[in-house]
Amino acid sequence: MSPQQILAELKQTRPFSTLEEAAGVGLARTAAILEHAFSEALRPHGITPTQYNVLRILRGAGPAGLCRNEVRDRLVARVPDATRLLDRMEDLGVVSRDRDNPDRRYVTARITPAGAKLLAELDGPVLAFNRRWFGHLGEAGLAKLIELLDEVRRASEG
Amino acid sequence: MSPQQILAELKQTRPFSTLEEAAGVGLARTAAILEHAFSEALRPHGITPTQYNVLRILRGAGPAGLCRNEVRDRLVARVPDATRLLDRMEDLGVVSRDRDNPDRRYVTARITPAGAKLLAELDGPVLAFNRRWFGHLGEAGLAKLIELLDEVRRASEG
DNA sequence: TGACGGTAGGTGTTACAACACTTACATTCG
DNA sequence: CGAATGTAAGTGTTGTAACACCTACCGTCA
Repeated sequence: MSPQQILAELKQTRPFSTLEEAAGVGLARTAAILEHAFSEALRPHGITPTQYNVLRILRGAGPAGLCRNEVRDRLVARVPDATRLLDRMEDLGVVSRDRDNPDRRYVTARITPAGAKLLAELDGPVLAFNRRWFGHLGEAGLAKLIELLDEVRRASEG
Repeated sequence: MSPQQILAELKQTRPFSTLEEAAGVGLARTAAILEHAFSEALRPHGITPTQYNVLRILRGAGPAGLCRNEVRDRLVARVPDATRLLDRMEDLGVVSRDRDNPDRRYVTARITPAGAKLLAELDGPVLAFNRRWFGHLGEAGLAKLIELLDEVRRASEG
């Protein structure tokens, strides 16, 4: 088989050996590995990464709380069913919900003391987790990574 | 409230405003957005990103095919139930399975002509997808992004 | 004031992910 | 040879993600 034929065959079976694809696959792989690792780290505490995300959002919102859609829109990963996500967290006792807004369509979600306690316990491990995975990139590497990821996300605007 | 108190409160409600955390959140956000967009792009064709990934793996493997665990291990995102993933793809007609290995524990999965046809139809759109999201980073930016992501994944070895 | 478009939230259903467990076959070694 | 160990695949079950649909409430304007 001639080199041209080999190249042609390679091209046929793997047509997209482009830098763009390598970046896409690398990004997906890295995110999947990290999410799995984070999920494992949270497992002993009985919550998922998404639930952790909700707790962080509600802690940031403070006593005023947030309505369902505000929580949903601030999540890192879009979920189409925030109602039952909050249902489960209410069952766990880490979130409370009240229809106490003048606009009676709104249901305000707040973090409970138990939720705040859980989150406080997780602060150390999460810090360690981030240090473990990202610490060795150094300040310059981290800044560059953050910048490049921002650029990728901005592609949707162009 | 004194500046010290404000700082203390900030520290209490948002203790981890570190570069590492920003990178982690940015990575998760970016990956979630891309996966959602890719999922939407594939939807008209009736397959999911994971199924697309399987088809690419099996096309790469050629006529020899691959056994279930080899497919599973090559997936971008780890799945704990490759059996039923392949079941569904067999139902779709894009994958075939045969216990034709001398070692009768192995079940060889192969891409079908219909699967190869579907994949060939997707090659253009996927190329366009990657160009759209990553093209504007330029060669240097892409190379840097790939390198930084590789470094993040290598953290698990340290 | 009461119909109407828009918005916030919830529900019903389906399919898939995740986890533990089981079966089938192969290999090793006493 | 045959028991033990290891590996490949599949199954049973539970919970959750995803999607479409429905209900309640608000603001507006004829």
